[in-house]
Amino acid sequence: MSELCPRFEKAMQIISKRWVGLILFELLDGPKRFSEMESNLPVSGRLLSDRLKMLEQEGIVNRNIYSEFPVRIEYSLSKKGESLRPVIEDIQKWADDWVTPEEVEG
Amino acid sequence: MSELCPRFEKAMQIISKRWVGLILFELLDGPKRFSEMESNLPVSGRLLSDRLKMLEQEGIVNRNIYSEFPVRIEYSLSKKGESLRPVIEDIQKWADDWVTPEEVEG
DNA sequence: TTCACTTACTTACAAAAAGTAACTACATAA
DNA sequence: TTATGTAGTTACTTTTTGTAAGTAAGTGAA
Repeated sequence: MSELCPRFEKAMQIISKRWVGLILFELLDGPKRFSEMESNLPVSGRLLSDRLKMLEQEGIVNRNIYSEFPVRIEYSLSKKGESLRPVIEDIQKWADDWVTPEEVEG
Repeated sequence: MSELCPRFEKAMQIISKRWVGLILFELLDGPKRFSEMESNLPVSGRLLSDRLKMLEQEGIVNRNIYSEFPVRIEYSLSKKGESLRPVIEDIQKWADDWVTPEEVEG
């Protein structure tokens, strides 16, 4: 069993959970609503709901309710979530440099 | 369905696959053998084998065979793999800043 | 010459997570 | 009271993971 770095392991556990990267990518662009993310991302409502709940619990995402009609709920990044920007940007840079369009198709 | 950025999606698909982050973390320290990684990481042989095969196919990891006795096989990062260093280092930085020891326990 | 040893995997099967589609809850508004 | 809009949840199937035992190839010892 590992002791390479418990904090790194914990961080990877959160970040590498399926769809979390894409959700963060979306939210780095600004606050988003549930339905907006659902239609922008190839993720189902079931998992989007799960992930947002998890990210909220981890203190990475904030959930804001606006009592309008119809009700509006916005998800945004906390300071902890916003701090992940360099990670996402580096992945974007790596993708630009190393992921070819062919790979994307196949 | 999404069109946010096909390359980013593909990159996340690779990087966020379970155990890939930890495997890259290990390999950034230098070439490693199968059994070495198996004992350093909390991953089973079955999945380690799967992941290394996948990373080799993606051109991120190189597999070198040394015909000694007993046979020695080393895994190392390609240039493409080495380029992921900033990503892993940023995750490490984020973990140091935001992941508390309590979170690691629980 | 057959049996054990070492590394590097592979197989088989049970458990957990993800995918899909239909359904619910709450607050209007007509 | 029926319909509409957002934000989910439930029930069920498929895929992925976890675990433990087994295989393969190349020595080397008896």
